[in-house]
Amino acid sequence: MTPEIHQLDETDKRILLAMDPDPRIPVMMLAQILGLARGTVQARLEKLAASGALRPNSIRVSPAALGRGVSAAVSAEVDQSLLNEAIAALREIPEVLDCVAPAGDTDLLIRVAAKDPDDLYRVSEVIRLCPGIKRTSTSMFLREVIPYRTTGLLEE
Amino acid sequence: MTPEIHQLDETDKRILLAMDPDPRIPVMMLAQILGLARGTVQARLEKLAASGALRPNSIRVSPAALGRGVSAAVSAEVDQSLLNEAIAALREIPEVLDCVAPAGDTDLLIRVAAKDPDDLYRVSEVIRLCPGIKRTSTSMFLREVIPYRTTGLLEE
DNA sequence: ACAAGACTAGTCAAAATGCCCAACCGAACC
DNA sequence: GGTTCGGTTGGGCATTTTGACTAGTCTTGT
Repeated sequence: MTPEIHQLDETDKRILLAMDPDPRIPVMMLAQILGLARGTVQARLEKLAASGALRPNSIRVSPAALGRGVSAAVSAEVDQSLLNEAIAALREIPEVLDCVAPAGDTDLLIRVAAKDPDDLYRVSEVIRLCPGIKRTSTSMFLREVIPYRTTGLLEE
Repeated sequence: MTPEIHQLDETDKRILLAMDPDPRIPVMMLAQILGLARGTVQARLEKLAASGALRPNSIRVSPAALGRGVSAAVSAEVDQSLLNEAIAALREIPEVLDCVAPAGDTDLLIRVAAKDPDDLYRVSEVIRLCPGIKRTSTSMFLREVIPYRTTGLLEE
């Protein structure tokens, strides 16, 4: 069931926490901060990169820096027979940040980023026009209360 | 109103896209891939790091690699007079990945990661016990249809 | 007790970095 | 027209870092 994901151990987490402010920190500095041998850190980094435990770097880019200061959740009801087509179409929309399938009433929960409320309306229209999408309900985010993070889990 | 966020130009985006697979790629390699002078890329990288346009590196860590293969959305109704206390309490829960305040019926939309459905139940209990939280509704994600990304916006 | 794997501490040549420079370009301004 | 300004270029330079090794130590499971 679990797709064989390389679990990170204590050392991996310490390395990642030390790289949190800047992933481009030299390995030597990491090693001396963490009190490890350079070779050790180097080997860990290579394994980490190969393990698939890290998502692409581009997810670090704040949508706001890309001029998309308005984000929202779009919940969509989907014609089940067209689910794959709907997903494929959503994937082509750059403003779609991510999409999950929750248990419950809504079929797809889509997170989007737009330039402004007007642009958000446009994006929600584009989504509504995707094949298989029967109904959508958009709710804008008034505030990002806690920005996405994993530090808590890394520190545990 | 907009908190003075440094907007990325075309060159910034190209640099970020080239760093997508590995943020530790040497500056020299970046420069020759992009056909820019090394000094230019170096200057851009420094500005990018200082601009706040990039989120911490730790958000790249997949919760699954931390043993949290189950994620969910918890929508919470909050006693408005205790909103700040509720948020402060949520911030202390490591399993809380992020939290937004949507316009509409639910006051807070909380994304959480847990080890398994049982653990998810525990986490939702912890949330329910936060000060000011009146009612919660948890819906587990059956599938991550489109993983979080910003590549589309970077390429535009 | 043994083998396997991870860690250490050290070496080395090759490469990259940080930090200079003078020169160049285009846009904005007087 | 002329000028200043920010960003870029291509170059040099000393220093640091990297990648790829080594051999010895430590821990863990069998």
